[in-house]
Amino acid sequence: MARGPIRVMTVDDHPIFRDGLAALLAVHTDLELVAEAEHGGVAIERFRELRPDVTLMDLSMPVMGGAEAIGVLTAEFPDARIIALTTFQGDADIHRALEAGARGYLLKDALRHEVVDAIRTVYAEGWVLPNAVAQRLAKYTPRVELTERELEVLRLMAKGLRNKDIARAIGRTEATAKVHVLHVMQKLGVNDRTEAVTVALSRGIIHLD
Amino acid sequence: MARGPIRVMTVDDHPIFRDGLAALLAVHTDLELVAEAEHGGVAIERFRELRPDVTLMDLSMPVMGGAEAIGVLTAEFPDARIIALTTFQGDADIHRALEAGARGYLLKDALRHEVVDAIRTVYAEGWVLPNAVAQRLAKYTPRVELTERELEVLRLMAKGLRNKDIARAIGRTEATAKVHVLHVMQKLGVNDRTEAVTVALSRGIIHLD
DNA sequence: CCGAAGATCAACCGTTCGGTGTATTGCCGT
DNA sequence: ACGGCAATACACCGAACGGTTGATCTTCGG
Repeated sequence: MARGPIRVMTVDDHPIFRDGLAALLAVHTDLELVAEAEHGGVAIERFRELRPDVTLMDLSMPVMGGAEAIGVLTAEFPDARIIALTTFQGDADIHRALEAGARGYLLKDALRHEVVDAIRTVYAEGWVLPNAVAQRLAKYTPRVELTERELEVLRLMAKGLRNKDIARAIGRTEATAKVHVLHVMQKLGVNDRTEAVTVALSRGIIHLD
Repeated sequence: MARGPIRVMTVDDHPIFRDGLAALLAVHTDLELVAEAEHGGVAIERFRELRPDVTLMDLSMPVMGGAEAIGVLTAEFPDARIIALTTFQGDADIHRALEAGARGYLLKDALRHEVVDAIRTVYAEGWVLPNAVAQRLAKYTPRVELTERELEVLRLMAKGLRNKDIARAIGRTEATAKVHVLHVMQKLGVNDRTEAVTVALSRGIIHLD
């Protein structure tokens, strides 16, 4: 096959981490860094201009999150090959990114060859998933599906609001708030609001600020 | 002054981030990367061997955390110039690192010149603190001091244990557990256990897992 | 059109929580 | 020797919580 190098874009809000990726790509002749972006918004612009073969997309970014950007890009370019990249706080991030259309998932503490292999594989075969992630994915497969309302209530729970205050915050009666709180706890499989919040945090369902 | 370049060591569990720092140091003739370490334990060994002028130390690492390593190093080498480096989840990390003897603090999303400037400044003047960090530091200066017992109870609270279960876990009566819980909430300035946990998490006083 | 699912509200129950007292023991620093 | 602080413990109270049952209303997809 007489084609050029794989054209790669990196998206991460940490300049130094982008430099690390750039250095990694530089030592491989079959990989070429064609664009960098510091958040999702810029990434979408760059993608439209340059159509990179593979995109490494951080999930935890300000301005526009990675999962959201992946959703926008795959909607506009269904064959976009995007690898989600994160520090691995949670699992909801994995699900969100993959559901949004990511073709693979890498942890930020991945070894250099793991990143290179992932880029090559996702370019050649269209997808890639490392063991650790696949295990997590299987482990938490009973994906928790919270409704928008329940998510809203969960975030208020995390701020320490009592049922009465949650009710006031969402403009409903305390009875309604209690039902939502109860549903959240049942769906997360816990017995009290505090554990509901910590479980939601550890699975990336909600975030602190 | 006719002396050689500033000898720098980087400590971070993310290989790619270390590469980014390496690339950054490479383009500055007055800076030289003399060692890398993937966690605190290795960092201590390398420091003893090579005595770097400045050390960039990540705080969130497995095996041996950054704050602990800083404590060990500054105890053994009181003039060690160590800059703490973190993604900035919390504020307790800042305090811990500085109390352990760190001479400065950098966020991981820092710009390249900020890192370079920090290295030069801490080498020349012995310390450095960026604005954002100084502000946080001032903001949360009323440092919360929890006792060991209270920390233990706080971690159990985060796991969603009820007072009764906390009492059983620490082998004391429920009355005692209640007192500890109450003290934790009072010291954190909150009105319920859930908020106590989220505040503690956001300030880095406790961590998930 | 009809069923499923989400959202809303109410009443009720036993348990837990937040908060305030008071009190004893032991340790540490002055 | 004394004061201060942490840890322990008990009693008491009103408020909040976890859980259940039952009900109405809307929305959305087949």
